[in-house]
Amino acid sequence: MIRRFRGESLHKVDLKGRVSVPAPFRRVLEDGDPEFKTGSNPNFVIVYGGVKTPCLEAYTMKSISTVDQLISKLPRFSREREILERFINTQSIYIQLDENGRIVLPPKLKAFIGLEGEAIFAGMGEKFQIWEPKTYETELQFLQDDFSKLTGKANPFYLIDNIVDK
Amino acid sequence: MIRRFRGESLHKVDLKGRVSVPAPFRRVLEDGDPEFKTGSNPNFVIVYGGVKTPCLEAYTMKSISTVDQLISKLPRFSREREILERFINTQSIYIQLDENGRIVLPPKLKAFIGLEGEAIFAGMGEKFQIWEPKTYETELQFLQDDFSKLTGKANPFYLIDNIVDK
DNA sequence: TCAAATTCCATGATATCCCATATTTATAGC
DNA sequence: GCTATAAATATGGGATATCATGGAATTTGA
Repeated sequence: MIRRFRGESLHKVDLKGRVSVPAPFRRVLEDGDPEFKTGSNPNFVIVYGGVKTPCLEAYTMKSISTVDQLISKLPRFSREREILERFINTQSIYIQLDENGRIVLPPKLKAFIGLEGEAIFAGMGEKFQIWEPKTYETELQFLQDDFSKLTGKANPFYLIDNIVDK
Repeated sequence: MIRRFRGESLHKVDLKGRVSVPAPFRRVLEDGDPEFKTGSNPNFVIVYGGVKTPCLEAYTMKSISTVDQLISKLPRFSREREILERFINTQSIYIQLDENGRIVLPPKLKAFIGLEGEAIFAGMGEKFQIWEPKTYETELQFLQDDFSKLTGKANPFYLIDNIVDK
């Protein structure tokens, strides 16, 4: 059974742009990097475009290659493919965890999401996101409202009951 | 026949947030974790959002992966998928039973349901819930009242009599 | 040569592991 | 059914490892 990114947590970002990746996420990154072995530090990919509200998206090596394959199946020269390729390929970078489980966010990325002293890490299954805390809170409210409009349900968790109880 | 969570019981929560999971529930968690083998300890998932009255909900690995699969069938990059991914993934965590059949409830989760010294575990078939005892009692009263209003019967168990007696 | 980036080390807080023990439940033999 | 014995359970305490974070030392590279 594949381990996924779950949970959310708040971390300090220091003057050098260093920030701890939540420990449970590190395990998933290790699982998701075919070249990882004990003693080394896993690599992964951060994508910084392609979202309506500014946040960073982190993919394991395995899941980014799944995304790559998906895109390569789209019709050549299609608008959708063009857009996806732009974000996934040009607006992304490789990142490596350091000895202490931290990463360094380049100034460009910090600026892109308006990060200052703190960051929210949000588990999203196959990927995780990094948010400026205030922006994140606003986004949650948006999603909640959108969901009600989309489905007529007040609460996304109705899904769990529906499926599991069967 | 699938083993289900049944029964309710009261357990102490110590200063470290440790609390015993009722022994019968452990068997169900073991059955529900494909990676479990004798000698190891089962993993499962606690979801802490999406309830009207605050309680924690625990799902086996199998149940939660049913939910994950459903979400992963939605179109990648779609709004609905994004919303569901966020709420199901961010408001949940992996938990592993320890050698003694206990779990550790992180301070965040304890605070969420107002836990202090004791917790009620309530079997709910495919999932089980963890409640602050006073809150649980109030909730039961609510349910009882709602049931009477809905059906005119004082006691939900009239249902069982109907079926078993035939 | 100087600023920025990277590596290395330090530390308090927290979480995890390991062992102890009282209590309850199950088992076996009579 | 009753009792002795063994196994499983619920809970506590202390030792140990991990985590999040800060700062200093070293390297890089313009």
